[in-house]
Amino acid sequence: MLELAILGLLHESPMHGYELRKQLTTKLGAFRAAISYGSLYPTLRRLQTDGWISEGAPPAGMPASADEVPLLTGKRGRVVYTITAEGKERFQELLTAAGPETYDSEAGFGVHFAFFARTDPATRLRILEGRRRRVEERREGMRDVLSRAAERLDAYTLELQRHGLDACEREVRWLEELIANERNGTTPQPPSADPERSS
Amino acid sequence: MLELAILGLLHESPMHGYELRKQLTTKLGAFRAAISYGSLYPTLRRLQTDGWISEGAPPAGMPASADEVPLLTGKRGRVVYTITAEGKERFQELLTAAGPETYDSEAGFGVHFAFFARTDPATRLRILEGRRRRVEERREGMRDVLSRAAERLDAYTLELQRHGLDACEREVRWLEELIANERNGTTPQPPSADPERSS
DNA sequence: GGCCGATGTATCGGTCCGATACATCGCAAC
DNA sequence: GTTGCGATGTATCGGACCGATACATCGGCC
Repeated sequence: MLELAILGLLHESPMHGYELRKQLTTKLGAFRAAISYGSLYPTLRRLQTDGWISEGAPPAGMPASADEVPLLTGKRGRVVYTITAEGKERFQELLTAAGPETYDSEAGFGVHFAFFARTDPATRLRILEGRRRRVEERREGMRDVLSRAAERLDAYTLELQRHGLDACEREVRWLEELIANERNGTTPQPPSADPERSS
Repeated sequence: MLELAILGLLHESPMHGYELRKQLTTKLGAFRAAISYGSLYPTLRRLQTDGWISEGAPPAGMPASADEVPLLTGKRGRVVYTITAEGKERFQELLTAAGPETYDSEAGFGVHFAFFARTDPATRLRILEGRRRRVEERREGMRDVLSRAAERLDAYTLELQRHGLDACEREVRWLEELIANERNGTTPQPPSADPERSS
């Protein structure tokens, strides 16, 4: 999950950890709160040993000190991570292999959705429908509670269920709209200059 | 978090693990998905060693009614957990000591809210206002993204931000209503049992 | 008799979080 | 000038929680 998010961001441009976290927070802020360094740095290391990312600047002419640890000033400096060719493949693989874990968690869905512009239409539809199914299940659960056991709950619990039910209904409607758009081919149009077409 | 939830449920009545999970899932289903046994059972064991809960039927000299889960016939049977007196104190303590972690996570807030009927009014207000502040912060973050960086984002990311913003605005309005009710003393009336004196 | 789904307890590996520590840099107050 | 302070930046540790899995019992239902 974090792996997908990191690869996706580094796919756009190389970055160091701090910046990565900021982008992660704003880009995924709608569905998850913030990424902790306690997950970020270990994951970065793992991605590095797996060969998906590498330390240092991209092929754009590296400076002289490209030796052991080419930290920009010789002191403990910022470490820039760049995605590798294998990493890009891995990213596409993760994007397409969207299993149930994609629908189950808010965060999982949010991350995948955030990269929908780089996901193929069939996978987009699959994810949206899977997500809708999950949310509908949650919605039904809450409806049952409200209709069958309402008298056994205190007012606050009831209110919590009502609020949750409302949120679920809204999300289902939102998903329904997105699904309709996908089927129409009315994919939300990127602003203007996005040469990314189906290759 | 799980600790509070478990103590709260066992405060209502003794239960075994499976039932506990079901109740947890429906009662807190609005804000978190489902509790895993991989967290539930270890936590139960911890609560037991801490002395907050105990294994077996409640201490009230209940005669061994035939109904009383005597399935422990040498085989592996169901284990009923009962909250202890210390556990009840601990529960109240956790209820009142609602720090920032209470507002930060959906789950944390959901659990505290679910037990609002047993929380004193001052703490209720504090939690609701803390939560509102958090959600407002998230909302402002998303507004900034939408107003300042909209042109640099693809249509899907934009849509995600819009949806998130909408959800935040709704939650803030919901919280505002609840806060107003609290201040009015218009606390949602519990069914019939023992309502607080309406001042 | 055999199968199956609901009930029930339990563990393991792994992901992610929250707190914490520490170092650098620019900038403003004094 | 130097002192302090907030933003930037890297890093680790313990712990909470999850998902998968295993295994056992029970009540039907064919």
